[in-house]
Parts: sequence; C-alpha cells; structure tokens
Amino acid sequence: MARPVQIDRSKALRAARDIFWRQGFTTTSMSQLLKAMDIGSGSFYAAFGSKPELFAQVIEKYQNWSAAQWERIRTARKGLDAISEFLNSTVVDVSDKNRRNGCLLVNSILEMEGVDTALHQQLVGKFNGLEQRLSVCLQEAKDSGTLREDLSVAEGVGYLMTHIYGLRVASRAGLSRAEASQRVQLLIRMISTSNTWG
Amino acid sequence: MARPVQIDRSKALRAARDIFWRQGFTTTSMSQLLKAMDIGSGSFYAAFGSKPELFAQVIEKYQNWSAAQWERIRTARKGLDAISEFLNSTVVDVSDKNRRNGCLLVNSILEMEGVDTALHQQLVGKFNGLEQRLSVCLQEAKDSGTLREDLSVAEGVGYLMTHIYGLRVASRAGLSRAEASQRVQLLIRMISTSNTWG
DNA sequence: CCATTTATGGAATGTTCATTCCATAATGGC
DNA sequence: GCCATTATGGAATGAACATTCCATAAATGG
Repeated sequence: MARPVQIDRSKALRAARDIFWRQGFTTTSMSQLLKAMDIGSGSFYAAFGSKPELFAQVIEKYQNWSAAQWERIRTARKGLDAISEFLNSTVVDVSDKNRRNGCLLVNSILEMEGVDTALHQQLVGKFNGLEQRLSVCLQEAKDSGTLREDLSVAEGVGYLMTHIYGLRVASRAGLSRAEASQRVQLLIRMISTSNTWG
Repeated sequence: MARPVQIDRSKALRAARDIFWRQGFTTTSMSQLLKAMDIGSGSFYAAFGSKPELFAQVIEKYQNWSAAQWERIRTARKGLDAISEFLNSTVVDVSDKNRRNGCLLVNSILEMEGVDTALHQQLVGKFNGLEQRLSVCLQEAKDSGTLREDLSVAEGVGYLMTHIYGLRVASRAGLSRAEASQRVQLLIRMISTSNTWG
C-alpha cells in the first residue's frame, strides 16, 4: 500500500533520552536532536508530535524503566536491603553509564520549575510514587527491627529522599561511582539499628 | 562633562539574580531580563558586557553573600552548632524569601554541566570551598566529642554535602520551610554522639 | 508497471533570540 | 547657552530556533 515506516522508534527514543539527559530540554536544539536520533524533521513530527511531546514520552519511558527496576529488586529483597540495592543500582546507572549526568528526572524537576508547570507537576508526582515505595520498605525494616528505633518511617522517607536528590546532584558535580557507593553505604548504616554495625 | 550613569548597579544585579534564580540562565531571555532590570539594551551592554558575563557577575555576588553569611555564623558558633545554623539559615533563605527556587548555585551546576564548562567548573570550585569549611567544623566537633565516634570527618563532609544538595532540590520540588527545617534537625541528630539525643 | 498511499529529509517559514547601531538626552566645562 | 562627552532606550540586524511544506522515495494492490 504505502511506504513503510523506517524509524526504529525505541532506538530513536533512547537517543533522545541520552541527549536530553546530557544537555537538558531547553539547551537541546531540534537540529541536535534530529542528528542524534538520525531522522529527518518530517518523520520526527509525524512520529513524535513536537519537541515537548517527545520529552514527555522520554520521561514516561525513563520512569517506567526505573519503576521496573524497583520491582525487580523488590522480588529479591525487603526492608533496608531493598533500599540499599535500589540506591546502589541507581548510583551505578547515574555515575557509570551516563557519566556526570545525574538523574534525568531530578535534572528536569529543577529545569522545569516555573517554565513548564504541567510537566513539573508530572515529575513531582513520579517522586511521590517513589516516596510511597520507600515508605513500605521502611515499615518492613521497622517491623523486623533493622531500622533505628528512634527513627519514624516518615522521618526515614524524608531522609532518604534528600539523599536520593543529593546524590544525583553530586554525581553531576563530578562525584565518582566509588565515592557515591561509599555515601550510600554510610547513609544506610546511619539508619540501621546500632548493633548491626558497631 | 558627560551624561552621568543612571543605573543602580546593585539594584539591577539583584533583579537579575532573582529572575535567573527563578528561571535559570538559558530560559531567561534578554527581553525578560531587561524588563526585570528596568534598563535598556544600550545601558545593559555598556554596564554588564553580555548575558553570560552578567550571569557570572550574579553568581559571584551570590557566592560572596553566602560566604559572608558563613563567616557571620562562624564568629558565634563552632562545630555542629555552626553547621546546624548554616543549614537552617540557607533553608530559610531557600524556602522562604525565594520560594521554590532552590539554590542558585546548585541549579546552575545542573544547568551548566556540558553547556558552559568554564562556568560549571567555577561553580564546582565554590562548593569545594564549602566542603573545606564544613571539614573544619566537623574536626572541631570530633575534638569536642559531639561528633558520632564511628564517623570520620571525611565521611561527614560527604554526608553533609549530599544533604545540602538534596535539600535544595527538594525545596524546588515543593518542600515547605517547616519540613526542610525538620530534615535539618534530623540530619544533625544522626551525626551527633548518641547520648546527646537519646 | 502503473496508481495510490504514506514516509522521508531537506528547503522554506516565521518567530524569537542576543547583540549592535543610532538618534537623542543629560551632564560639566567653557 | 553652547560644546564635548557619554548614557540611554528603542529600532535594526543577523543568527538560530521550532515547525511546516513539499518534491521525492518506497511500498502494495491491481
């Protein structure tokens, strides 16, 4: 019938994700984007709508990938172990493969505040989901006695969120994978019951 | 002799700081900037050089203000007290006066990575200075026995830096002043010797 | 192998951007 | 009160931007 689609959609989305990750949404121009995705502008607008719409799709896919990784970890581990593993896996992801890029979601929260309110809210919402998942794990830790007695679950969630944000910024400021890994170990140690480490 | 300068330089710099703080460097256009600073383009280029040069001047002034605040705190307090006071004062600054803006320096580190390498390095350097100041205070705390015995000064610095970055992101994600203040209290409690809090 | 349909990439478009140019305004010295 | 000098704000400029347009390419059914 008609000419078939040549674009490898998921490959193109991955390329888009990487350049947005490296440079941010605003700083990445359409010409850079098209070159990185290796498609022409005609195909681009047919397939993805517009630059902001593409960005939303990238964010969505990134977030799905991150949530899937969480589920994978959850099947094997519980409580602080699960949290520790999650932090380590994101540290690896953040500091190793895409060096010095931090986290696409965190970067975008900072970039979009006051610029694109709808997208900013969407991003904040994704982190609320993370808070709930952390909360479940902390409750498990409390029940099993591995969480420091004087720390409430709510306090623990705030504590962890600060670290999750902070580690991602630090990685973009130049923190190495090894240093980040040490920081993760320390922060887990600090919320564990004292007899498990001292 | 000649027509005198009308521009109130420091007022204009403050206006520029606030709009960069709210929107970031890239997203802020010259027309927005000129309107906010309330000057014409002729005066602007005569007084500040260019948009990037202005930004560097704003960063410099912001950093000087921040360093001055640190010195003020240091004259009255030592050890963990000084750190606690510094964190609280920046939390107030970050969450109260310029709501939801985070920290101009942290925002800019994320924004400038891979975009303006020179400026990014300049910013990272400013945080190295902060690390050294934190290091001195932590050593004081160790000497006076208020720092948790099992925590080295180096570990403590990393721990604090992660929090400092993280709190600023969280504030831009919507964290209230009160919540931020609680998180500061908690993080100080966690690195204090146990007998001082429980 | 032609007709139809749709994907494609590059040229064209109109807007917005940072910057420069310039006529005018405001001062002090004469 | 005029001259020299420099600040000023708005108009002019040219580059870069996101998006649209379009001639062409690539496929299938007849």
